[in-house]
Amino acid sequence: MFKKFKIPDATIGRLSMYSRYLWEADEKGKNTVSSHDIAQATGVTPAQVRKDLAYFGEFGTRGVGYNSKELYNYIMKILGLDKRWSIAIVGAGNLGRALSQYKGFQQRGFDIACIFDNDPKKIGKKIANIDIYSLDLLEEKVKELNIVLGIIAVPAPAAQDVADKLVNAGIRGIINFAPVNITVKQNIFVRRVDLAAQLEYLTYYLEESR
Amino acid sequence: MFKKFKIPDATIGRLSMYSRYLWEADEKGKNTVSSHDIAQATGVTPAQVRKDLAYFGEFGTRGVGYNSKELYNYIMKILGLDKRWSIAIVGAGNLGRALSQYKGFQQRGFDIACIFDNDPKKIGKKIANIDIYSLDLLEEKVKELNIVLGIIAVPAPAAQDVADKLVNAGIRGIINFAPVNITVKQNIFVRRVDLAAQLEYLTYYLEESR
DNA sequence: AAAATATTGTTAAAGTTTTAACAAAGATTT
DNA sequence: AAATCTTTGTTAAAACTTTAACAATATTTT
Repeated sequence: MFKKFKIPDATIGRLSMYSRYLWEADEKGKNTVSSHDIAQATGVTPAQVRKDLAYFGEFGTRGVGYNSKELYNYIMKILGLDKRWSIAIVGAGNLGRALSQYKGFQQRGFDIACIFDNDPKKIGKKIANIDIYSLDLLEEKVKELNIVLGIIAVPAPAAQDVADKLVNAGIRGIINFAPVNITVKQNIFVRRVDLAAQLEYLTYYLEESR
Repeated sequence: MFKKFKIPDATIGRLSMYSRYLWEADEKGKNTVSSHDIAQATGVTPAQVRKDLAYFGEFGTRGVGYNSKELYNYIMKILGLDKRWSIAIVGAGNLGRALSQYKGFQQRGFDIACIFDNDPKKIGKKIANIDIYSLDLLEEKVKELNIVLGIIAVPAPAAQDVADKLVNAGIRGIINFAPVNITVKQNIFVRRVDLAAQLEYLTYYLEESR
C-alpha cells in the first residue's frame, strides 16, 4: 500500500501532529489548509510538511492547498487509525492507573481492553470500569479480547519478564515505560518511553546553555 | 565545559540509558565495563557508545574499558544530574497525579516541589504529601521554591496558557504532555511527550509490515 | 486574456548521524 | 620479552534527514 522507500521515524511522529491539527481545522470550518498553515500549527517548516506527505502520495492541489478533512482521513489511514485497536496495560500502579484513565487514547482509537497485575489485592477490582486480571490470564485474555498492543507500566526489574509474557501471548507491539532496555524477537515493535529521561534532556540543555 | 561541536539530540537520550546501566553494573560489583557491555545492555552498537562518549572527552582506557562508577559520575555531570532540580507539575488530573507520585523522578534527582491546578476542590489538598496550589500562586512559588522545570499535564486547550504562565514565572524548561504544540520564547526548552502518538508509531509499523 | 499571486510536488544540495575500520595503547599469554 | 589479544578513540565513509529552490499548476487580479 505505502512505503515506496524507507520513511524517517520522525515523519511518523509528525504525521500524528498534522492529523490533530487537521481535525481541529476541519472542526473550525477551515476546509482548506496549506503546508504553511500545518507547519505553523505544529512547529515545523512548510518544506518538511510537504516532504513528509510526499512519501505517501499526492494529497494536495497546487495553488490551493490540502482539503482538511480529506488529508486527515488519508493520514489516519496511513497511521493505521482508520480502525480501533485493543490494548492491555500491565501494572496497576500509579502510572498504570493514570494511563488506564487517560482520555487521549480513546480519542485516537485505542481501547483499553483490560489491565494486568499480580497483586492479589488489585486482581478482581476495576479501574475506570476496566477489569484487572492476574498475569496468569494474559494469554487467554489477549486471544479472547483480540489485544494487539501492550503497555508495560511495571518497575524496571519486572519489565523483561512482562515483555516475554506479552510476546508469548501474541502481542505485536509494546510501549515500555520502565527505564530499562527490553529485548524481544523480530517483528515485535517496541517503543521505550522514559519519563525521567525527558527531564534530563532539559537539564542537559540548561547546563550546556550557560 | 562541554560542547565542542553540535551534539546529536539522540546522544543525550542514550547517555541517560548508559548511566542507568553503569549504576547497575557498579552496584553488582562490576567495576569495569566495555563499550560492548554498555551497548549490549542498552540495545545500541559499541561504536555508537564510543562515539557518544567521545563528544565529551576520553573516559576509558584502551585495552581495558571504562571504570563503571567513574563513567557514571561523568555522565551524570554531563546531564546536569550532579545536583537536584525542583520541578512543578501543572494539572492535578489523572496524569498529573501519577507523575506526582512517580518514584523515577526522585531517583534521578528531581524533586516535585508543588502541584498547580485551578479546580477549587483540589487546591489546598495534597498528593503524596505535595501541596496543590492555585495557578495564581505560580510566580510566587516558583521563586520561593526555586523551581526551574515545569510539567504540563492539563488538557490541550489550556496548554498554551499554562506554558505562558510558566515562562512568565521564570521557568527554564517544560515537558508538555498535552497533545498540542506550544510556542515559547527563545532559551526556554520544551519537550513534547505525546502518549497517544507513541501508540501510533506501533500501529503505523504494524500496518506497514503486513 | 494576460499578468500576478499562491501553493504543491520534486529534485538537488546541505547538513546530520551512524557505521565501519583501524591505529594506538594496555593486558595477557607463551 | 615477544607475540597475541583486548579495547579505546578517531577518522573516513556511508546512510539518512532536512532544507532550499523551482517548475508545474491553480486562482485571482488587472
